[in-house]
Amino acid sequence: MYKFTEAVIEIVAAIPKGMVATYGDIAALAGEPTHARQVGKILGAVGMESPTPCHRVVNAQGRPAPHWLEQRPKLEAEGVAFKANGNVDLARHRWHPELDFPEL
DNA sequence: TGCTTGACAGAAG
DNA sequence: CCTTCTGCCAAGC
Repeated sequence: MYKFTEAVIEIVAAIPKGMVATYGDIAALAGEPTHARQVGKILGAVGMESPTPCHRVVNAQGRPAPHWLEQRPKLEAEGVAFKANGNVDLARHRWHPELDFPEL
């Protein structure tokens, strides 16, 4: 078990309501910029068993996970705006961790 | 030990 | 915009 997993859980849990973060960003914040794929795997495995708001995590294109159709409605319910192509408007909803954690 | 898979990222056609 | 390819790394068989 790598600390990476724990880090991902906490980071995702720290995403403010109405905001979203990308897998790559979370992986980078967890200390492993190249483990974006592991983030998805972790959320899929642990996300279901934890209070982790995994629906606030999208890919770098602002597009929700291809297998989880319920994610989009959840985000919209929190006030997240989607573009015509079905992607999240990252320009307005991308989470900026530095603002909440200047240490990072 | 080695191959396959996966909720990704980025570039290319 | 959509599909395909490569690079990445951990987990499962």
